[in-house]
Amino acid sequence: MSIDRDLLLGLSVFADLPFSEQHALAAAASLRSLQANEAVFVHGEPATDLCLVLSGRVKLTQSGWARDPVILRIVHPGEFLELGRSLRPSRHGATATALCGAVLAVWPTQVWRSLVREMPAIMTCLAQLLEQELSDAQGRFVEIASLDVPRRIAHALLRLVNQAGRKEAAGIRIDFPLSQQDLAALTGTTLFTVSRILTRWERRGLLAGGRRTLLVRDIPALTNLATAAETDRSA
Amino acid sequence: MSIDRDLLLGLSVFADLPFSEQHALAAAASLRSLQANEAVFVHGEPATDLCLVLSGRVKLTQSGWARDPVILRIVHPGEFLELGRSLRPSRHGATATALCGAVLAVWPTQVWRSLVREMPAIMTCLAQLLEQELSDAQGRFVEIASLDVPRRIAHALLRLVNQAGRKEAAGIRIDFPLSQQDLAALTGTTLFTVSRILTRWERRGLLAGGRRTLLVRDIPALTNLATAAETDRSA
DNA sequence: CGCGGTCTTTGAGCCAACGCAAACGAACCC
DNA sequence: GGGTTCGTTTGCGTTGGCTCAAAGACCGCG
Repeated sequence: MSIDRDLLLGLSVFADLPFSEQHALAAAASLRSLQANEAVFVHGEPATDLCLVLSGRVKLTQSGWARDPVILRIVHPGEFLELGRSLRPSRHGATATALCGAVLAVWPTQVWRSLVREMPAIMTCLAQLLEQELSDAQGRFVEIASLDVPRRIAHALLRLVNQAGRKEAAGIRIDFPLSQQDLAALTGTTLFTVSRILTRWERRGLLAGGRRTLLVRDIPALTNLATAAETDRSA
Repeated sequence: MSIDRDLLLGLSVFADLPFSEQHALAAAASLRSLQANEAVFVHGEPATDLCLVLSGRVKLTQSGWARDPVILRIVHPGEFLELGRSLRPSRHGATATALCGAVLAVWPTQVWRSLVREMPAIMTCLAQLLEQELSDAQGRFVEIASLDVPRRIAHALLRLVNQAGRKEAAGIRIDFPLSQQDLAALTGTTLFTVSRILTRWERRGLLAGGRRTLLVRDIPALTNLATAAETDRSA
């Protein structure tokens, strides 16, 4: 139980809170380990727990009305899963699946709500997190609504580099396994289109990809592709 | 000043709050009237005020990196404009423009923040509003990522009917002026495509449209179009 | 080491949606 | 009442991205 306390206390999420409250939160949490592809919860089931990712990555997907599932967002260490659903009793709005081995901090929503009630400062903190999620979602909405596929992918890659980039000799590695299928679901495209675009960029030396693996080698060029007014149609 | 108090007190946004707090909020608000096409604020400028729509409609747009602006959402009476940006000093993430004559309740963010600090119950209320906005945004993201244009438009229309539908003899009227350009910006499409689809549906008697005007005549059929597995390709 | 499953690549064909251009029509203003 | 503006319609040509099919690479496992 002291493990998660240590982990929790390092997180920027709670940085604004007084120590006593940080400890109270940490004390109330339990841990849950996930293996790759394990589901945390499924769309539609009651939200009985609030989860915070401590390590690993979790994807939030929604199957919508048709077609293959869409990835709403990838949740990185230090971020909550469906924080909003913890405020009042409700059902999950998406399915959460671990992309790789992961560890979560878990609070029963009942407990969580009473903690928040006792320590109102937390609520301010949470509202700001929600606001961040919201503007993030809006940003991605604008992207998908106004950019063509290559630019959407470029943006997605850059975001991943910021959130999960690990420096290496040859470039910056995306630090968790991500299939092209996933990348497609993240950008509202098909697996095939993603593959074509990635191999094109690979040939140009922008990046190197393997099985569920990505290494970005030329960030400026990628940024340029993401921002450029005209779509680059060269081979 | 008693005008906005009356207006504010009827809003469901504040229904959970004690009367005294409702009155305190109402007392601190001032009013602002807008004419059609008037801008409330512009993307990037500092968020000095928090606005609540009392009557009329306001669109939130973001011009993004390219192409014509995207409509993030249409704000109806009883809803806030960029509520999240009022929590801490920040800049607006979108441009707000009145679609028709409108009246807003306005709080300087300074004042608003001190009100919230004094009455922590409000914060819970706000967090829930943010959560609603968030799941709404996610829903629209899934839509645009996984549905073809006709279905996206059908969904948008149904949402508008729910939020701004006024019953009439011939059907349900969308109760504010909305151009096909706007509808395109709302669904991530072009003006032309929207026009073609609407005229097709018009011929089938699903709806009737005029200059910035929409009358939905057959909701079940529209719902069907929105949900159906196969795209309907008939004339 | 060989097998099966998963992930990726590539080709060929097609169609929904886009871009542009131009005409049309309704509302508004002098 | 006539002109101007703004919104809508329609045609036509183009194409980006999807679909389907099939082969290829890589991994883990027994």
